[in-house]
Amino acid sequence: MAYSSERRLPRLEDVAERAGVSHQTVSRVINNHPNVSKATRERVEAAVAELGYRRNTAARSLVTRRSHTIGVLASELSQYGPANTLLGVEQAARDAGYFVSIAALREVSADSIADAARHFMDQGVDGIVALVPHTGTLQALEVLNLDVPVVVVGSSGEGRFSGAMVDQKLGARLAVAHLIEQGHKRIGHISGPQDWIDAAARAEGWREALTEAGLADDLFVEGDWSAGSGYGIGQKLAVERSATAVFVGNDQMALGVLRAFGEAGVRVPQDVSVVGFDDQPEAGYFMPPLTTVRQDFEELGRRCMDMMLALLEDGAGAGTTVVNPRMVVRASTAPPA
Amino acid sequence: MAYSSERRLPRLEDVAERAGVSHQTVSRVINNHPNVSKATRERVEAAVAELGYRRNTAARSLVTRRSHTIGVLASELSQYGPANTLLGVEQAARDAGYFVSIAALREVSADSIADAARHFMDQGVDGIVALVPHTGTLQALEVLNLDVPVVVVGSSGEGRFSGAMVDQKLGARLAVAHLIEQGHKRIGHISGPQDWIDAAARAEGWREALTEAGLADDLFVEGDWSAGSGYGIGQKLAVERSATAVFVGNDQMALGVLRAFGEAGVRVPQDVSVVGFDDQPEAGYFMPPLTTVRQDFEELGRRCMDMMLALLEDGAGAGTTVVNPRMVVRASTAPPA
DNA sequence: AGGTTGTTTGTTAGCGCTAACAATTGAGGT
DNA sequence: ACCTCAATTGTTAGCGCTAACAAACAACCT
Repeated sequence: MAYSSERRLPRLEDVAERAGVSHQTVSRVINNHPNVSKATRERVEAAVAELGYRRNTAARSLVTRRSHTIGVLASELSQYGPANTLLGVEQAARDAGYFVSIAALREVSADSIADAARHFMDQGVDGIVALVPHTGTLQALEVLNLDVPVVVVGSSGEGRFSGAMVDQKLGARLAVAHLIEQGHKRIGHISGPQDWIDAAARAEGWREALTEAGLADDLFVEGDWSAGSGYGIGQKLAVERSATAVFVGNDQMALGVLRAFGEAGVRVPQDVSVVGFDDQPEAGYFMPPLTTVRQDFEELGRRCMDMMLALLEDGAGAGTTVVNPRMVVRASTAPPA
Repeated sequence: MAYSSERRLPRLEDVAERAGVSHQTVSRVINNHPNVSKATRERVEAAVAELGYRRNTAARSLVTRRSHTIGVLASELSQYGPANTLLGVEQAARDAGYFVSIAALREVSADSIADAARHFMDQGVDGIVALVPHTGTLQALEVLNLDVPVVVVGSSGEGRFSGAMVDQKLGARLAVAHLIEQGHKRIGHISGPQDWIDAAARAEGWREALTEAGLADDLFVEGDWSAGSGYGIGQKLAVERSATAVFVGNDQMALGVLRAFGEAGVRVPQDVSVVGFDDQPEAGYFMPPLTTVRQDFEELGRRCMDMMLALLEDGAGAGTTVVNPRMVVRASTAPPA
């Protein structure tokens, strides 16, 4: 076979011989131990460079019981949010010298979560980042009694695990506040599936903001995040015309709503204002350009990894980190007629 | 610290003792070696289950020199296509008992590719799947002289490496054929950046199809894949009105074009037909719903992993696998006025 | 019975590394 | 000169596993 390495890779021993020291000294240099004289360190480093030595991770893991690998357990990786969160995790991990392994859930259930977690334990990961934005994820993980640290994205960190989240409730309140400021009184909400943590939090934020302003919170419909569901719901709303503004749970559903309104002759924003959530890159090119709530997913991912590193290396306890969303006002909102 | 496992995990030796056999016999059972009697096998399996034994990957890797890990080197992971390809790779990998490690490129360059590849070599991956759809990726990888198999997505597999690709040229020809069938004579193309393999292939397919039909291929503009660039180019096209149909390099740019046309009062499809590429989930909810070319990214990912497994386990040589795209006709195309 | 298979099990060594301890060196104080 | 202490280097063992070989055992033939 073409790839079975004919030439053996150099080991510590080889480097040691070349540098005229013991293999342990080489190990010290590699691992930046303090008590190595400058002269030796340089000699060893030269030998490392000459031989092109790279340390063997398997051997190291075997003895240290650390794989320097983080498992990211994710569903919906093809979506903008999770994909970017993963990117943030990967960036922070690689910068810190960690490897990132992934397991994608084909369907979200306690079983599939358990499968993926077992997969990671077999691999010997040092920690797990759960990027599964469903209620129930926490419980599904807790019963497994994993003995590695876990950071749950979207969790507010009540349980045994650490959490990292974007403040969804705040995001929803910002959206509603923006609409109220413009003078809207009848503000509806098209939410994501309520078994998603974020969907529930956004709905709650919407409800709270309305209640506090003394407005009714009866215009509520649940969608499934897809543009298709937004379209279907939008068609109904176009007929009813009960709200002057709609806060939609994500940009994709908002796209569907926009199309339904467009087809029905409901003008946005003259007749109805629409606010989305996420600010995916296309949102500025919808018709009309979408006012929405931006979440910094990459930052979220980086924070996850920071928490993980704290758990792993500083022995910190579980905690939570919160990223704030912000409004991006475009052309899909305006004062009511 | 909370997670340093107090209780030692069971090893082969522990299972062996419990089952009353040697550790090697347990190893044989674990690895499905043929010559183990049914009685022993059952006894061992019982012991494994009772102790909750899981094999130590590091130890195994150390001696076999196989990590059972595949590295996916990717850029643009937040895009629909690459993200779904990754999903396909992950699925096929996990089913085959492999782990998937990722390295995302923050910026595409020979250096960053080399960095990521080194990262994977440090980890000891068994193979690398390169999901970096730029021309130049192949060369950047080739000079590294990696001694693991590499599968390059988007490559037609000329070099030392295996390739897996969607037939982009075919996709472009399908799109153009569809427009020609409808009677269009002036068919423009908004392409992706020409240093992307796929963008170049789609442009070439467009050109070939036009030439074969005896039509002019002079209406060509290069975008950057983003909705914004599509918007900018769309604005110009709306003024010029040189083409009756535009084949756009991806759905996102098509979204921008649609908006530019909408704002300029150019009706789609009555005045100009628009075809996209990718068929991302939102394409059916654009205004109007977009006719586009569908690529099965997950299938592509699965095929990558299949090739990798063939290279790894059957000692097969480098090869190529091609996935065919297909037309999805919606409302953005119609015969010219 | 004795030899010749093949099947099943056990024994040994070592993959490449780090932790723990032991040994050596040099500086500084008496 | 001697002792003490710290800094630097070396030696040894073992992480948990599989490959290679060796041993034991049964079955089947002359």
